[in-house]
Amino acid sequence: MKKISDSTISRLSTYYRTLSRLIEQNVETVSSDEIAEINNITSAQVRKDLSFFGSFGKRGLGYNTKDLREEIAKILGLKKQWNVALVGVGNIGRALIDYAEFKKQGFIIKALFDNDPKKVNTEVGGLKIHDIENACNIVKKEKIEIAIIAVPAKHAQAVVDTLVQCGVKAFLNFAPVTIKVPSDVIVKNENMSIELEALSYFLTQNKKGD
Amino acid sequence: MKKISDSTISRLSTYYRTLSRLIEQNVETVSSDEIAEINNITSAQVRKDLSFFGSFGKRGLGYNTKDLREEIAKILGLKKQWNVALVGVGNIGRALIDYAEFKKQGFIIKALFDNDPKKVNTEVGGLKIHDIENACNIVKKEKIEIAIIAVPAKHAQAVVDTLVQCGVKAFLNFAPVTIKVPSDVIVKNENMSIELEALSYFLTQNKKGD
DNA sequence: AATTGTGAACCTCTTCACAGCT
DNA sequence: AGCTGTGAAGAGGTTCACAATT
Repeated sequence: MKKISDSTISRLSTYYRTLSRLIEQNVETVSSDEIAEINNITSAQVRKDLSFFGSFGKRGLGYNTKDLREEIAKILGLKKQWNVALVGVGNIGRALIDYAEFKKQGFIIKALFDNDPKKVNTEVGGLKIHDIENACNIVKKEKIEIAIIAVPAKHAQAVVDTLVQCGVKAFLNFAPVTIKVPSDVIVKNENMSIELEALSYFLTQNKKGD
Repeated sequence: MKKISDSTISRLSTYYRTLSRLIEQNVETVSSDEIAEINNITSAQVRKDLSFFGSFGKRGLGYNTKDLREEIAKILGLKKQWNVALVGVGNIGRALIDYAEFKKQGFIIKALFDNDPKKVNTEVGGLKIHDIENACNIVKKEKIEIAIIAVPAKHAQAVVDTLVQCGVKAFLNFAPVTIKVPSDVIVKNENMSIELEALSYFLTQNKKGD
């Protein structure tokens, strides 16, 4: 299959959410122009993104909101439940355990890991915290497919290495470091400092521009 | 000044962190090749990114880690303290209050806002939670320059509108919606569901490929 | 000998513009 | 008449490759 760009995939996610909202509002039909307007992009972009996967609209009419949402769910693989492990039960980790948005989209946190002996064997949100030592057993038992890495930067690579050994192929990394993985494994980064620093750059430039 | 791409700016952030780590390890000199290797990119990319802002290296030798880190700090505007407001003291918000990485980079949370009457006037992390109604007073008093939006999607646009009125020009948005702002205001999004859905897409494709 | 800084080539993503369908 | 789907053009970002420098 032709390689689809990351930007297209993340825009599909935003279309998905846009459609969910429209469906809630009982909107039955939507044009690429309207989807574009809601998300500050061009309608050509919306149509092109969708065209990589098929033709879901009706010329002259637009898209049926429910049908299109369903198609995007299929494309993104949201028709199944994903079993997720969370590694690092600190501030960020704890917040993610209760993050409703994840659950809504079918990402279910099934296992918690930490290396702090004080935390291991305690419970958070109804889930027991395991030692990362036992990772492979739990990964197998809970059929974990995705791991969220919320440990300090210096431990992130080791944690990922361990889980790659256990067969985990997808990681959402909150640690502010670049993680190396084999080519059949994917890492997506969520680095809040980078975005804040982009704001800092923007504000600094604007000041200079005056 | 010529427009620099977002990707270049976020790579500068990662170089900055790479250099910090090297300095901690008492490394004094580094080549574009080494920086590239650490971050899984090409050395030409590193040199090109830096070249937009000046020539900071010595041919044949590489870059002085401390000097280059200093230059990048200047470029990104990290030589000053940024006063930040956090709106929405829920799970995510609370985790961010204690997020050490922010403080380390000079982003100081100076004000908290929420609209829940039960939370208003209580304290978290030594900071009083204010009603968003009083935003402009507090923004002025605390010289707020950046706001982190950690409220539910349906309230995000209204909260941003309010703060734009108060003169805030930079937002880090955790709500899974596209926010509209005037052209002199910047919004950066931190949307964890989008990244998880990209993992879902990747895993789904791979399965099909078998 | 090693490594930077950079124009040119290349590649990828976005937008245009219009034929084709409803 | 209105809106999609898409090939072609355009814009933007990345990599190459090498002259310049230490």
